[in-house]
This record gives sequence, C-alpha cells and structure tokens, in this order.
Amino acid sequence: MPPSAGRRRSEIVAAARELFSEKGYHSASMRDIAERLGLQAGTLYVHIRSKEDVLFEIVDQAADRFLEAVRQARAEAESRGAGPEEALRLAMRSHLRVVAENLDTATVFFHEWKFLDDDRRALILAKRDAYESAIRDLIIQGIESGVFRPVDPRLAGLAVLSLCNWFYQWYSPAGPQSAEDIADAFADLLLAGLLGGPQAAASDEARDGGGTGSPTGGRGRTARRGQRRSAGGSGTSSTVVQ
Amino acid sequence: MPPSAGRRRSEIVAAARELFSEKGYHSASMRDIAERLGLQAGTLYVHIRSKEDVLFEIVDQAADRFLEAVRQARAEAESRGAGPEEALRLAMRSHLRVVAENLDTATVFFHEWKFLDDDRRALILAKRDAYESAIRDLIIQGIESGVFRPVDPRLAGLAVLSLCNWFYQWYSPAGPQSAEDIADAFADLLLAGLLGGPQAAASDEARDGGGTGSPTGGRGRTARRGQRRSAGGSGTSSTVVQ
DNA sequence: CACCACCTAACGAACATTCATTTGCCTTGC
DNA sequence: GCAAGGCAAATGAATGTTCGTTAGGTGGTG
Repeated sequence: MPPSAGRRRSEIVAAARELFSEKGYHSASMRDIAERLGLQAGTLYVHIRSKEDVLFEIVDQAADRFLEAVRQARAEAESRGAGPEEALRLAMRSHLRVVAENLDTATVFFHEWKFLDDDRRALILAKRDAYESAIRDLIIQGIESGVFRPVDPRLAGLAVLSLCNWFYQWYSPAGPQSAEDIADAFADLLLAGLLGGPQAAASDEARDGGGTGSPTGGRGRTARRGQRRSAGGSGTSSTVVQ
Repeated sequence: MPPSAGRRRSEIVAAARELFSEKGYHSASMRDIAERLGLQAGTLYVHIRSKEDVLFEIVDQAADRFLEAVRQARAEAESRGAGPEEALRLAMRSHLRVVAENLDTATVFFHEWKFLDDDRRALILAKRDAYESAIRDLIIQGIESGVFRPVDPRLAGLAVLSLCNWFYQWYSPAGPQSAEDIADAFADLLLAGLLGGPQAAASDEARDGGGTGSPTGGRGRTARRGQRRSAGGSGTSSTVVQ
C-alpha cells in the first residue's frame, strides 16, 4: 500500500541515504537511486511520492534520533542521580553515538535540510531548536547548581553543539578512537580545560567562592577518562577525504 | 582580457558568492547570477570559463584567508612573546574574524568544496590540511611547554577546529556578540573549562608538578575576557533561519 | 477446473523543464 | 575598423515526474 510503507520503499530510502550523503541531494538523481536497486527511475514512484519526500524521511529520522538521544541521556543522568558534569558527558556521548552509528543520515541531516519546502523545513527547525534548548538547559543547570562557572550559557551551549555537530565531518569508523572515547575526551576538555600542565600560570580561574568545597590537590576527578593518547601518528590527517 | 580578471568578473564572482551561499552551488543557476547583474546567462562566459571556475575561485580564496589568518596569528604571538595560551586565543580570534567578515565565502567553502573536480579538490584539501596542522601544532607546543595538560593533541586540535568551523552555521552579525567576543569566550571555555563553580567537586585535575609557578589565588587570568553575559534572552534561538 | 476481475510492481518511453555552455550577430568606444 | 562586451537564440544533455502498458499473483465465481 505504498507510497508510505513497504520493504521496497525502505530500500529506496536506504539507497537515497547513501547517495545523498555521498554526492549531495541535488547531484544524486532518481536514476542513480533506481540503478542501485536494479530498477527504472519511473518505478520509484510506485513507492514514493517525490524525491523531496525521501529527503524529508531521512532528515526527519535524524532529527528524531538526536532528540531521542538527549532525552535518554537526561533520563539516565536523572535516574542515577548524576551531577551536571556527568549529565553533560552523557549527552555528548549519546549525540556522538547517534552520529557514528548513522553517519550517512547525520550527513544528510546537516547538509541538506535547507532544501526541504517551507513547512517541512519549519518542522525540522523546530526539532533542532528543541534539541539545542535541551543542551543549553544542561549548561544552565550546571551553573545554577554552582558546579559550572557562571559563563554565558548561550555560548557554552553553542560550544557543546559545535563539538558535537562538527563530528560527522571528520569521524571515521576506521579511526583509532570510538565515538565514546571521543565524547569522553571532548567532555573532559570542555569541563576541565586545556590548562593545568605543570608549567601553567596556575591560579585556576576567578574562583569566586573562595575556599568552597575541598581545595585539595587530589587527582582523578570524574572529568578524567579515555585519554589513551594515540601512539605517534603526528601527521594523521584529521579529515575524511570522502 | 578575461576570462581571468576584470571588474565584471569580480562582480560575477561576488554575485555567485552570495547565491551559492544562500541556495547552494547546484541550486544557484547561471541565470540567477546573470539576472542579479542585469545580464544574460550567456554573457557570463565572456568573463569566466565555467561555473566551476567561479566556485573554485571562491573556495580557494577562503582557504587562503584561513591560512593567512593562522600565519598572522602565529607571527603576532611570536612577536609579542606570547605563551601557547594566548597563541591559541589569537588563532581562534583570527579564524572567527575571517568567518565573520566573509560569511558567504566561508559558507561556500565549507559546503561546496566537494563539488570541485579532482585536481582542484586535492589542492583545497592540501590547504585545509596545512591549516589543521598549524592548529594542532599550537596544541602540541602548549603541551610540550608544560602549559597545557598532556591531552591527545589530535582530539584537542579537532576540538578547536570544531568550535571554529561550526561558527559559520550560527553566527549572525546582528547577534549580541562580536566575533572577537565569541572567540575570547570560546578560548576561555576551552582553556579553563566549565568546571570551577563554587560547588564544583574541586581538586582541579591531576596537577602533576606540585607547587610550580605561583600557586596563589589571584584572579584575572588571561583566559578571562569578554564574558559580558547577554542579559536575559533565554529562548534566543541559536540558529540562523536563513 | 476455468474464467474473470483486480492488484501490485515493474518497464520503457515520453513529458516539460532546466541546466551549463556555444554560437552568431550587433553595438559602442577607442 | 577593430576588438570587447553584450544580446538573443540555440544546443545537447540531464533533470524529476507521468504515462500507457504488461507480467504475475490472488481471490472469488460460474
């Protein structure tokens, strides 16, 4: 009872996902998609209504997965009574895992959403805004609970999103680190910062509240994880050459 | 003596820059470009050799500007004897300034470079790799000088690039902060980290070298700047709705 | 069993449109 | 008079989509 369901339809969407990701929405033709399935171009329209329908299905799927991921991360953090520090790490983990496990979907999502018609684009933008708000809320909670410094939550949220959203541009499953490793390393960087080497100018930051907490020099904080420096590899290009 | 120079030619490239940025390379037609200049499509070919030539000119310009920016930042840091901390901030400032001042160029650069033919794409990729290496070198120098923690330089470099390269996706000149403000805030976040609020679990990181430097509680470190929290604006969408 | 009706999936050709690019002619300033 | 810049028209290929048709399967009816 297509166009709306059926195995053939999902085969078409799957083929489109790969082709849109590889060549871009406009450069991948319906004939390309059909050829990959051993069909004629016209036959695709037995199962779908239009090329843009296919694009929307892919992009909408991606948006839902991101939303689902951040909700799950938030629920997990709440259920185990984690602080904002760990909540943020969980969210970044979820996001990067979604990208890594759906690289083509994510690529199409970030690259081609603009080409949807007005209504569908608005729908996607709404979902994206919801996602970004959820991330920003994590920052705000961290600040209000006094764990994070009182930074601009908008910019801090954008920093998190930058780290997470650029990921699809360079991640390769063949690379040395898993998405989880990378998420942990990124979260650590963002939480603890680059400074703190033996020769750092010390006096860490305008620590407003004086001697609150336990100002001891202990090590092994939670923001420490997955730091297994890839051996050597100085010139390793950080980029996928498509 | 076009096609290669001339005022008309740069008008064409300028129009193409805007249109490619707004609609994408494949969706912006030569007729669109011509119309914007009050010309017929065919006339464009008096001044240019092909549409792809125009794309290459834009993308190559962008690559050169990024390279120039990081070189300038490095020179500036060296000339004023700045540490790796300030060197990194200078580089991020330069990058974000280039993007802010050439938003269309940057957008085309990041979005459309894939559509160049093999030779030109290789050329652009080489320039991009050079740029990424330069950023990674800043990280390595920071670590080797003992100012930065011994993090994975590849991932730390990618973190810097993520912050800088995602910028074009959300920056608007009409926004509350200047590119410099944002660069400073991002550099601060990456250097000092989010942690450090009054209720933070304290014990900042494995500070290996004990009491090196001046372990006083002074404030106003260099990683402190441009933190003028935008008043209110909780729901401000972080995205340009094009 | 035979027959008819109906359905889905596919083909292959054609649709109108758009695209980047080429060609031939005209104008205008030097 | 000549070259550069521009116009109008045309070229050929490619696009997404529609169309008429067909093959194969299924279910009901005589």
